[in-house]
Amino acid sequence: MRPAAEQAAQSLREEILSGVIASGARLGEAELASRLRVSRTPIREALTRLAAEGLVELQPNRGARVATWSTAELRDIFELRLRLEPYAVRLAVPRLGPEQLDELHELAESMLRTGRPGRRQDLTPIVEANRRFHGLFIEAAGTAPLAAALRGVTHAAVVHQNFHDYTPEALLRSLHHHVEMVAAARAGDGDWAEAIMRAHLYNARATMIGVPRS
Amino acid sequence: MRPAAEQAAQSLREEILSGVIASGARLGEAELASRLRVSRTPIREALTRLAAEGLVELQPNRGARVATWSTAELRDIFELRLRLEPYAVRLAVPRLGPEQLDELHELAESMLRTGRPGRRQDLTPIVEANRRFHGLFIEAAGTAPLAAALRGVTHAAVVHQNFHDYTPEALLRSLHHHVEMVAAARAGDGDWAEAIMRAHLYNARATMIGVPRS
DNA sequence: TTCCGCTCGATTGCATGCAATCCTTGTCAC
DNA sequence: GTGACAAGGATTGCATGCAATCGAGCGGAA
Repeated sequence: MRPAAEQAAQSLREEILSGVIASGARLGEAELASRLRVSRTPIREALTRLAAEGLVELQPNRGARVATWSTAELRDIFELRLRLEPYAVRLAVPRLGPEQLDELHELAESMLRTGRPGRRQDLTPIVEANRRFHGLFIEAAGTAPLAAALRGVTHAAVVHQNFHDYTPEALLRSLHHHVEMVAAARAGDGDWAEAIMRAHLYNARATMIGVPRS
Repeated sequence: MRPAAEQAAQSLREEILSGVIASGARLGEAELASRLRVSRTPIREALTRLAAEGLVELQPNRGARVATWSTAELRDIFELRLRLEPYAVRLAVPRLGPEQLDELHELAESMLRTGRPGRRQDLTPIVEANRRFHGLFIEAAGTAPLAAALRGVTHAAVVHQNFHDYTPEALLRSLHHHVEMVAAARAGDGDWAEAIMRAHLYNARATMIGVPRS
């Protein structure tokens, strides 16, 4: 839809999610237009789309910035994610085909290899694989409304911090959760997969914002 | 944000949700522009915003239409709503102030008065009050991500059918649920409110799409 | 009669011009 | 020295022009 705008939105999304454009950075229309080789019109449309996804914030007459999230907002986001993503995994498990299971297995193993202590230099491959891993489950769940609801919410976690604040132990736990989730999926055990996803999210939340004591 | 575009989006939203523009109707840019007295640019922006909310569907080079939902999609939407809206109500109950409780009470009573059998001519006031009733709870829940996730999903139910397919019994049940929800909120009993909201949604789902037998 | 292809009107998509708004910075008064 | 204020530059918001695409309607061939 609206090819140039869609492509611009996709480019920006990638750059934001991969950290090329920092959180909170200003997004000037003219600069983006010249950089992406289109006019300001599709840029503006891309920005409104990304704003609707929650990836950028739009202020009237003051331009767009990459979204930022307070600790309170992150807490709300995790609360929502905890309600939706384990459910999505449970729906996904019986619908996963052999090739998807293989891809999930490969992703989990590669994250584990890359994330081993001692080689902690560049985490972007893990971030990317993790995004794909979670995205595969959400996509396989097969319900568009659920996917739409999860989109904004998973973006936040990706942008906010890309595993950089994980302690080595928390990171390892997280990577082993992926492996276990693949085992559960292979076994066709939706309850197991749902449970491990829930633990996975609690682990992530604890390392990102600590344990809410409310 | 982007005043003209925002205003255009709001106008269109109202017209779609109130049924002035029918589900599936075509939304030509030129026609909307002349009708709302702005140029096509803010119209286009409003359409992309509404598309992101799920209220309209955009096809490349083929314009926009008011969204429609298949039975399967409605089923998915209710599944999601069942996971989010009872939770929202539980969050909202301890945060409701006296004036909000009064407004909820007034809304519930007015719906009950209007919906009494024998005067079933025009249901739009009920639709409007119902929208406000649910919106108040969602707003009072106080978490933006949850509100955003629920927005698209509640829109669907409003647009799809505005109580017109309710049997008299189902409609009465629904209206009494509202009254009971106010009672639960007044009592400060989040569990009660959550439970009645869940029943409320099951009742709505049954009248809209029947009971899924999967 | 039916199906394929073509032309033309209508509509969308993108670029650009202009007006309005905001932010910066320099100046002046206190 | 500090604050308020005003002018200028820069940026966004909206309108409009033009090219590209779509689809309806017509004509011709099998």
